[in-house]
Amino acid sequence: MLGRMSRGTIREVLPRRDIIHEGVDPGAVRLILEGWACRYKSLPDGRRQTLAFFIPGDLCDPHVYLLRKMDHSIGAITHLKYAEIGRAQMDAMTERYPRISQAIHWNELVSASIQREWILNMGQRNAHEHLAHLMVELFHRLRAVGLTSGATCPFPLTQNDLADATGLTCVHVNRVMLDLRHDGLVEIDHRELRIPDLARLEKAALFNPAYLHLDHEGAELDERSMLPANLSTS
Amino acid sequence: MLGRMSRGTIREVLPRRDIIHEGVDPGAVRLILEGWACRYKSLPDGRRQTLAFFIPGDLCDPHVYLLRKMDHSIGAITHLKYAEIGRAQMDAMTERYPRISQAIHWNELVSASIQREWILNMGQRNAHEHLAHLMVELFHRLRAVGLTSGATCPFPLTQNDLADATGLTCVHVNRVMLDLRHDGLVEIDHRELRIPDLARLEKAALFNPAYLHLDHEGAELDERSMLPANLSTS
DNA sequence: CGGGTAATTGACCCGGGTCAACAGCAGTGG
DNA sequence: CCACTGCTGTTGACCCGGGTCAATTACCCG
Repeated sequence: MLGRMSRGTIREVLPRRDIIHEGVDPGAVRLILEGWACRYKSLPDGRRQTLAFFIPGDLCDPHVYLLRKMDHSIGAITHLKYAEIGRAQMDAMTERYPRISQAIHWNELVSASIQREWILNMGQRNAHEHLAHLMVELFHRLRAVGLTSGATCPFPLTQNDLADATGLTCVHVNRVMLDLRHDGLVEIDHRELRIPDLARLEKAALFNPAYLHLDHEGAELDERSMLPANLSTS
Repeated sequence: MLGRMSRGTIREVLPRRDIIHEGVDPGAVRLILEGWACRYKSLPDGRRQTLAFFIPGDLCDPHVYLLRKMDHSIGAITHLKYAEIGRAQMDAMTERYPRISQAIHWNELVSASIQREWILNMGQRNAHEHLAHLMVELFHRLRAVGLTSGATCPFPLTQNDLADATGLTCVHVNRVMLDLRHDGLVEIDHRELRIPDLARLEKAALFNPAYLHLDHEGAELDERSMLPANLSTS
C-alpha cells in the first residue's frame, strides 16, 4: 500500500549524492525501492561516520511527525530509486490502516536495535570480527527481502564505505578483507558478495541473530510487504 | 499521569544488580524515578559494552508492544527506584491519553538519536573527545530534568563504567580523566561532577546539542513531566 | 581493623593509523 | 583506437593511541 499511494512521487538520484542533509526538515518519509543508501554524520573537521545502511524496503527516517530537524544526513551509495511519502499522505494512510503505523513503528525499533549492535561492534569487536559481522548482517537483511540468491548477494560497498562504517582506515579495511578472503570466509567480485559457509563467517563474527528480530509476529507487514514486487500483485 | 497510575508497582533494586536480562520478555515498561541505570550487551567471551545510561525520567524499553524479547540487558548502577507499568495498564493509558503515546514515541526517537551520536563517538572521536562528550551529554540531560545545580551534577559512574561505555580500558580512562582534570575541564569529587566552563568542555568534545532535540514542540509532555515532582502537583 | 572496591602508576606491547606510492580498470573525449 | 583521468584496491615502512599486566595506593563501610 505504501508503494501504491506514493506512486506519484518516485524519485531517483545518482550514486554518491546526498538525499537529505543534517539540519533540514525531512518533510517526508522515504521508502527505498532500488539501490543502497546510508545514514551518516560528520564532525566539523571532516571525520565522517556511517550510522546505517539502507537497502530496498527500508524506510529512512519515519519520524517525520515528531522530529522536524534531521540530526544526520542520508546519502545514496548506488544509483537509487525511492518513494517520497509526504506528511499529509502519511497521516491519511496510517489513519486508514492502523497496522501500517504499527509496521513502521516496528521498523523503527529494529533499526534502533541494529544501531545498538553497531555500538557493540565498534566498542568490543576487533577489525576482523567487525567487518565479518557487517557482512553477515547485510546478508541476512538482504535475504529477508529476497535479494540474495543462494550464497550470493549484491555488495556495492567500496572499502572506503566499509571504513566509514566501521571507524577503520581504508588501508586497514583492505588488509582485513584480504585476510577474510584468504581464510575463505568471503569472496567479493564485481560488487557481489559470496559467503561460502555462512555458519563459519557468523562464528568468526560472534554473530547472534536475535537483534535483527526476524522472528516477529505480524511478519506480513514488514519490509518485505512494502517492496514493489509484492505491492504490484496486491 | 504515568507516575500516578503506576503508583502500585514501584520497585527498588540494589546497585550493580540486573533489572532485566537479554532474551526475556520485558513484560512491562519501566520509568526510572531515582538513581542511574544502564543498557548493555555482552559478547560470549565476556567483553561488555554499555549502550546507554538511564537517569530519572527515562523510560527503559517502551517497546513492550512489539518486541517480546529483550535484545540487551538493563542493570542498575546506583541504588535504583523505578515504576513498572504493565502492558495492559499501558494500553489503557495510551488509549485514554493519546498524547502520552506520542510522548513515549518522542522519547524513543531521542534515544535512537543519542545512540547514533554514540556511534559517532566510538568511530570518530578519540578518547579525550569521547569522554568529554559523554560528560557534556549527561550534564545536559540531567539539567533537562532539573537534576543539576549550577555547574554541578551527580555523577555516580566509576571509571570502569566509563570504560564500558566508551570501549576503552579503565586504565586509559583513568589517564584521560586525569588529563581533563589537569586541563581544568572537569572536577570530580565524591560522585559529583563540576564543569567550570561548559562551553570550553563542549568545544573539547566537539559537542553539537542538536541531536538531543531539546527544542522540540510539546515539551510539556517530555521526560520532565513524567517525574514524580511534577506529577505530584497535577 | 579488615576486606573490597575504585583510582592511580609504570613498563612494555600491539592493533590499527599514517603516509606515500603504485596497479587495475572503467569511463570519456579526441 | 588510444591517451587521459579518476576511482578503487593493494602494498610497504614506519608510528602512535590505547591496551596489557601487575603493583600500589586511596577509600569506604561495617
